[in-house]
This record gives sequence, structure tokens and C-alpha cells, in this order.
Amino acid sequence: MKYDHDEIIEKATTLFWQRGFQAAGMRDIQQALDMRPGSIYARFQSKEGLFKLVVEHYADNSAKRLKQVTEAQSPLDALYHFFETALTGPDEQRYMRQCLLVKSIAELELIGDIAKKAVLESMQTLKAGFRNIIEACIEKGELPEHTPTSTAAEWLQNQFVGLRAFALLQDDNQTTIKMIDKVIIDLKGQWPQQTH
Amino acid sequence: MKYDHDEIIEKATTLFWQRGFQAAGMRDIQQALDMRPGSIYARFQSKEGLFKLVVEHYADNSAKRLKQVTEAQSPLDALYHFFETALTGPDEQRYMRQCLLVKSIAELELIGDIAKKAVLESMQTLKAGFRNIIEACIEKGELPEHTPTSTAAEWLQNQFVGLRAFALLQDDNQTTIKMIDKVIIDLKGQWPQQTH
DNA sequence: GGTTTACTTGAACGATCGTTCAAGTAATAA
DNA sequence: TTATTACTTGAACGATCGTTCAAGTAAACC
Repeated sequence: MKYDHDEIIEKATTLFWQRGFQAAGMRDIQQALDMRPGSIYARFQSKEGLFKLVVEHYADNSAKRLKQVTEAQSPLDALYHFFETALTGPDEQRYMRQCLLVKSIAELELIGDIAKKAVLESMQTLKAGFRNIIEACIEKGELPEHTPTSTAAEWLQNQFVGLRAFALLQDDNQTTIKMIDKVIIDLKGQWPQQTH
Repeated sequence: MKYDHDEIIEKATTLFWQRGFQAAGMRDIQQALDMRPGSIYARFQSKEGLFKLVVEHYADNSAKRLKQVTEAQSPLDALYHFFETALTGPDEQRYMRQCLLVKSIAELELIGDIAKKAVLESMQTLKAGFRNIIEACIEKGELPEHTPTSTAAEWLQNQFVGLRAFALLQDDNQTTIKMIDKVIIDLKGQWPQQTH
């Protein structure tokens, strides 16, 4: 085995993150990984098989970072910095502002069933991660007791998705930070009632 | 001229909306429009040229609907219904839940410069539309005077983007409506201060 | 030492991509 | 009536797509 597995996955992650599944051609992949087609197919069976591993690797990484937020002394502060880091990176890493999973959802129909399943399951994993953060905030008294955990988790993930699309187009970090501030304000704010 | 221009654009819009720019192949387009390649190229010069017209048509349409919201007796109620309509359509029109522009942003790098410009300009148009709605709400006393118009407009557009991605994956309309309720609550809520 | 296993190479495959073009048609202008 | 214009047709182009495969290499196991 000539090539290191983790190194391959990381290089592939960068490429798919920058270009998306469809636009990253096999020849791009071959060049990025410095591997010949036969090697890639012997290991990963197909472009989709490689992408599936990339998605899982990405989701694992994201889940780990959300867990760190949960375990911080102030989960709410940590959440703020998590958003800030994800959304205001340097320009040469601008592609990272877009969530790989969300980007993949946009092209979900042409990805293939195996990787599609991996994407949707990863979204569920992240949602659970956001939920844990909310619960940690309540436990530490940073959010009111009556905060509807499940709804707030879905809402928070949703804010994250929206902000990543927003930050991708945004040149001014100050504006992005203002949006993050608003998220924190609204997180502490009112929630819709069950009854209509 | 055998084919009606508006009809062509509308059929093309449906196809691009469902599939995206990249995934909609020329042969799909030929079939959807019932036109041969030569006809398409004589009129639109390229796939990108057709897509540009589709984007502009879509943006015009959206802008028109936002203007109707602005002119309603209760812009805030109208805004609510605008969100509801866009996000909870029937299942066979699920593709419409995704904003064509946002979907296009995800594949902005492989679209070509002409259509790319059209997409970004259309986003600006819609942002202006949201801003007008905010101003109308303030004028009618449905939102506080001190609401920061520009920030709120960007925020509102951002919520819309996030919700469309959310609703695309969401089977339960009740959950989506809860999210819309939250948007309206937060729109009336606090806004981040300039100072840090 | 021989066999197996896991991986690697790179030329080549068929399919599909966006696009071109010579030729045809029908309406309008001169 | 002829020329021009705007559009239409469908076969075909070269490029690129994801993938295959026969052949080679190197470490592991018996």
C-alpha cells in the first residue's frame, strides 16, 4: 500500500468541498490524489464510493467540533466562536464557508443512492450535535429552561445552513458577524407556541 | 418563428429548477422544449445564454411577487403567506421549494461568467425587494421604527434561503410553519448593536 | 520458494457532453 | 420574382465523462 489512507481522504475532501461531487471529474481526482484510475477504483470502487467516505469523514469531523462546543465552560460563547470560525475564514479558504453537506444536498439527485444516504444521515448527526449544544446551554443556565430543545436544534442548524450560503457571497466579515449576533439574540428569544 | 418565446422560457425554467444548470443536459433541454439543437443555438447562442434568460425571468417573477407583498394592506401577513406558499407546496412541486437562484449559487463556479453575473444581480434585486417589504411594514406600524432596514433585509433574505434548503428536506409542513412563525417573531425582536 | 493478497499502472472503452453546420422552410421586403 | 431574414432540422464533431482491464509490483503467509 503506497498511499496513506487518511491523506487520500483529506485531499479528496478538499477537492469535493471546492468543486462539488459532479464538477470534480475523475481526472481532477487523479491529479489531486496523485493516483492512477486503477488504484482509486481498487480501493473505493467508484467515484461515489470515494465521495461517501469523504462525506462520512467530514461529518465525523464536524460532529467532533460540535461536541467540543457542548463541553465548553460556556457552550453559548463556544457556539458563537464556532459560527465565527466557520463563516469568516481567510479568502483562500472561502470554499470552506459553504458546508460540504449542504452543498451536496443541492446536487442530491445526481449523486447516487449510497452517497445520498450518507449525506442525509450526516445531516441527522449534525442536528443531534446542535441539540446537545442547546441542552448544554440550558443546563448551564445560558438559555431559559422552557426553550423547546428539538425545535431550537432544527432552527439552529437551519440558521447555520443559511449563514453559510450568506457568508459565501459576503465580502464584509462585519456584516456576517452581525448576523451571528442576531442568531444568538434570537436563540434566547421567544419561540412559537404549539397552538395556532 | 414556430415556437412561442415565453413558453420556451417557462419550460426551460421548470427544467433548470428541477435539475440545476449542470445536470440539465442539452438533450434534456431539447426534449423539454421539443426543439432541435440548431433552433436552440440560433436563438440563445448557448446553454448558458438560455440559462441567463431563465434566471432573469425567474428573478422578475420573484420581484413581482415581493412587490405584491409590499403593497398589501398588511405587509407582515402577506410576508407570512409568501413564505408559506414558497415553502409548503405539494410534493410534486417540491423542487420549487428550493430557490432557483440559491441552487445556482451552489454551482456558480461552473456556470460561466455571463449567467453568473445574472445570478448575482438577481440576488441583489431580491434583496432590494425584501428591503421594500421591511420599509412597508415599518410604515404601516407593523414593525418598530428603529428596525435597521438594511440589516433586517439581508437577514430576511438569509432566513428565506435557509428555510428553502430546510423545507426541501422536510416532510412535515407543520415543522416548516413553526420555523416561519419563528422568523416573524425574530423580525419583530431585538437587533444587534453597532458597537462591540 | 511459491502462492496469495493488496495495491498500482496507464492505455483504452463506450457513453455522453455542449456545440456546429450544411441544408431546408416559411414569412417579409424590395 | 427574387433576396433577405429568421428560424428550423438532424447528423455529426471533438472533448470529456466515469470506468475497465491486462499486466506489473511488493509485502505477507504457508
